[in-house]
Amino acid sequence: MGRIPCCEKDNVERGQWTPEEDNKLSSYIAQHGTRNWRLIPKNAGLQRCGKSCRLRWTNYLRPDLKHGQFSDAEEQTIVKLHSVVGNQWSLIAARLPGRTDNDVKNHWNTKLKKKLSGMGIDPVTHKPFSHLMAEIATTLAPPQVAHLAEAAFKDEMLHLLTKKRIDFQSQEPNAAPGNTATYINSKQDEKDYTIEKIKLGLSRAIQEPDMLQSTKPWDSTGATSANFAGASSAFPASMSGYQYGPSSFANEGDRSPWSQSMCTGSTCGDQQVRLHEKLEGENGEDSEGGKEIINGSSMFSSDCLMGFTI
DNA sequence: AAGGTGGACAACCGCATCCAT
DNA sequence: GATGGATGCGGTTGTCCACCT
Repeated sequence: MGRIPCCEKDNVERGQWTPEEDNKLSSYIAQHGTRNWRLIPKNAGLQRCGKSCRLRWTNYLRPDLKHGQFSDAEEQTIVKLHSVVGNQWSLIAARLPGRTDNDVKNHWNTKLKKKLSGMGIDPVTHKPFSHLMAEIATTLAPPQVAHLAEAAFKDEMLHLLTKKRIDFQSQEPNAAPGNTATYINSKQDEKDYTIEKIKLGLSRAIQEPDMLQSTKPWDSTGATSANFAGASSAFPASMSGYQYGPSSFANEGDRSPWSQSMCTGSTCGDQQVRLHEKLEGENGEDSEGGKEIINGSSMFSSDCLMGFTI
């Protein structure tokens, strides 16, 4: 026996909200509040599902919402919290006044994920790709590693390399401007060559454990990009120069707060504390109440949140 | 100028959880 | 404790728009 639908789908409008609908909803809520979303559209004279009204209000119409660009500070907060709690957008949004979980989620998916990838940081684990590859290499035979490496990195790296217009040929001693055609005959060849370069860099990173000597190569001492650069010697210098933060695009170096303690990854291993308890303790409110954060990426230590007030 | 492509954001969907009865 | 409606949440899809070819 399925649940009854939250509204009669035949009778409701869908898609973009019109200014008139926004007005109706806003003025109704201003007068009556947001109790019982199922009744709100009916009483407000809207041909909308109650759920749709709730979403429109919470994500767009609420007067306390901020609209517009995310600041650097907000982005840092998102990245830091994401490294601790993962995709728990409502938890992250709760730390960003005026931002909704939908805002945060969209911003992460469209901007921040790519930004981190572009800096050689895996947006899921918040560890450098080179470190992840080394971890994988310890469990797989070399042929498997090569295939995995290609599958995992091809799209992302190609995207990155294409965007940055990196000229591999200029780094080849024999690749004078005139003779690049000797081994790159077409765009497809160039793509394949790029993939080969990426695979070479990964396999070197895997085969040379020295590159990952540091016990915490991804720690906050600036080793993040440096290790990625070192561990991927075959990567173009322009790529290995990425910093972990907006500075990577603005050449601000380590002065940017983005470069400090943003790549938390394995530093979160010890002294694990449940974040929601902490958040709940301070806020005295938590929309999800007893929802537990139990997986590895959801745990954090004080180390992870260095310089960040929870 | 027209069509294609990708980014940004709004909105929807289905499941999980809460909570009153 | 069981039940069912209300609400919250995260993932996904749709749409608009700017830019590129």
